Amino acid sequence: MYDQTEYRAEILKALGQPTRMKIIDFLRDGERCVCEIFPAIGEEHSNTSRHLNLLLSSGILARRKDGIKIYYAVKHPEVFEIVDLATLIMTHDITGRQRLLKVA
Amino acid sequence: MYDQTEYRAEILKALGQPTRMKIIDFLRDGERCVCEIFPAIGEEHSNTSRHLNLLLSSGILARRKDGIKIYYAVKHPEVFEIVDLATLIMTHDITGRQRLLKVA
DNA sequence: CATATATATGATTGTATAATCATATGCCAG
DNA sequence: CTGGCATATGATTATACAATCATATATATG
Repeated sequence: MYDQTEYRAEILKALGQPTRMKIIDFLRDGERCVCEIFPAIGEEHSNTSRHLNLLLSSGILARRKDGIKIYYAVKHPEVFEIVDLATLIMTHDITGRQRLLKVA
Repeated sequence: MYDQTEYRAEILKALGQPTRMKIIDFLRDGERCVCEIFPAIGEEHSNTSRHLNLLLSSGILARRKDGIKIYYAVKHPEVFEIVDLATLIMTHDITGRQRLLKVA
């Protein structure tokens, strides 16, 4: 049994991990199959599969099967807004915290 | 050394924990001292202090000292937008996932 | 200076998480 | 039916995290 606070935290926690952040970034242009995702983000298929499953079960991704392939897509456009706001905070905060950033 | 992905993930991860979510909620109306925060969210002062420190060092909170008291405040208004978007996702997702929610 | 209040930190413990390797399942083609 | 590709999952390991209790520091006040 869940309360609101835990549920909201779960969503943000799901997004707050580098591998999953890369997945979300890669899914900006729409659904992709696992075989496209894991090479794109540079992770093992096994690890990628687990992170995809976590994002699925926290309600962030949708899953579609097509023959042998499984396609994942971001279910709520708000997810991209959240990620963009995090980017915004990062840029605002850089001067304040003097953090070194690799401009990837 | 940090890249953009890790930094953005760190911000969302910091927000994605129930105790810290409660802290952010409580700080909506502006800065509060630790002695107001921990009874309001129902956590030990010690635990609260640690979470405040984490939020501070991930760049989300600002800290101000006034005599014996330490006041914390949310530094970026985007933080509230993120939390609100998470709430929105939650409400959109309720019917889809049939999750039971205590309406706190 | 002694005491009380506010906050932070050390040490510990249990639990969760991420990554990896190996193996299993499902589905299509020949 | 066999082989190969796509995906998922079991087992393991190392690391990170949250919570708690006890203790330390700092500041204000009598």
